[in-house]
Amino acid sequence: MTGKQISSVWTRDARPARTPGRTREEIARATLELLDAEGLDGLSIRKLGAKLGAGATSIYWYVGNKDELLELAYDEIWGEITLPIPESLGWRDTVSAFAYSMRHVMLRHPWVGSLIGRLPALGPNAMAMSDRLRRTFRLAGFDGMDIDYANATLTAYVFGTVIPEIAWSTSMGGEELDMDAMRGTFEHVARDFPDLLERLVEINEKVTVSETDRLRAVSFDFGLVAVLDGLEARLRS
Amino acid sequence: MTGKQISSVWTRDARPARTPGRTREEIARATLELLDAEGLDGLSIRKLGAKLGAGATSIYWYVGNKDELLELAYDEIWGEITLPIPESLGWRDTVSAFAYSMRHVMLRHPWVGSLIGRLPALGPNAMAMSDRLRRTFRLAGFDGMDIDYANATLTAYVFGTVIPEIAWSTSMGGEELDMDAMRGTFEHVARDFPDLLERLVEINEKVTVSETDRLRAVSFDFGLVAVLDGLEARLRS
DNA sequence: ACCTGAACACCGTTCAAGT
DNA sequence: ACCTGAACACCGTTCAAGT
Repeated sequence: MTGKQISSVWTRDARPARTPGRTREEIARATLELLDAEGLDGLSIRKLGAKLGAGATSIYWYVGNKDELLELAYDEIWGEITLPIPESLGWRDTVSAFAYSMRHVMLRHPWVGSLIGRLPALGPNAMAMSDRLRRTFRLAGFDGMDIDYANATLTAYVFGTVIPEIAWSTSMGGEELDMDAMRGTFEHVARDFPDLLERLVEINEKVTVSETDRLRAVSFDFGLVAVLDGLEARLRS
Repeated sequence: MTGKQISSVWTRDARPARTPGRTREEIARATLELLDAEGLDGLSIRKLGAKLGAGATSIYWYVGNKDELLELAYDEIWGEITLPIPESLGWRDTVSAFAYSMRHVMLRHPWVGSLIGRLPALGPNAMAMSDRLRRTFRLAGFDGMDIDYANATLTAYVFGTVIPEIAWSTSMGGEELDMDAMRGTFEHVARDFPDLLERLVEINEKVTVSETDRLRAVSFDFGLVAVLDGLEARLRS
């Protein structure tokens, strides 16, 4: 009587690649392209089959279900993040670069925002990144479980900042926002909180789209510095 | 020629409640119950209709589409978070209590993990919480935009920690995990990273489920203290 | 004002059957 | 070993029609 297993694509090796068949990489890339083009709702097994020039259900030969397919695409994301060599840059600059790169990659593939809360990150690219980040924090002077805590703190900050950013911009659905309508929305939803309303309107008013981006970048940096300062304080105690 | 609008339930008032009709609150509560009982995939407009003793599509009278329905349930979550009075507790203890409460509420309603990256938080409960948090940070001594940056940093940390926690535990799908299978999974996915593997196995080995919970709580606290220390450093500079 | 049922255009997944 | 098509049990959403 064995208990439950973790359900993940990565618990099994890919089926051995033979000439006529597809590979996991092909499928992962095609899935990623479909997601980038049409979003999470736009991805269906049938469309993916068509894109690969195959019958609708042939994907099930390679993958147990749709979530496993998404795991494949999710791990591609981790592969796009860059991390400098910690030995030459020092830990603060290294993890800062990681944080910026991760934010950038997430914004380029906004559908990840909906996956992070649903799928475990057990793919090879995620594992490799984990390992390198741990090495960086060890080099910084963290020890034992603190390595993992520091790692978790940094990643949490990035995820937690970017995920709502994504929700916000997809709910806008594009660039050409009607500023007046937006102001109206704020005045409606924050009508009982004059203080908050003032700030919302203020932010809304002075900004073109590119200024919003800059403001978000400033906010991201503010928090990142705070997180790194906090970690550094731990290091000294 | 007006531009795009934000699409959210909260941009419109609820239709005026008359005797035979339902209210947004009823619908929000029923949706929340269905989500708690069957998860995000278990919620369908038809099931919700049945639960309310109504025709399948009557919900569309109150709500534009399924995402708007989810916004209703999402805002209920914000209403469950408790925040002490900042004036009597001091800012650090106040925002700590907020962070713990938010984590707790999210773990009780794991489906929020998939919504935060998809829906804006514009509901009355979210707004009220925003306002109170801003007040707390102002009391702490933050000023101007720094109030919002500090607020964003804290919330980001909580979201970013809990969201992957949720993904992790739902991919386990329950309590009775086969430890050996889990070890096997780790040995498989982290086979190229001996260091990381060692840590994964170590964590897996020494822990019952309740110990995992304790470990997560320790990790959460480590990061939270770091974030608060980092914010406090900003305050002094 | 509020609700219904039928209908449309989709889904994910299973499975027997093909090569 | 790999792929197919048909079939099943669902979806979200629209809309004319009812009261």
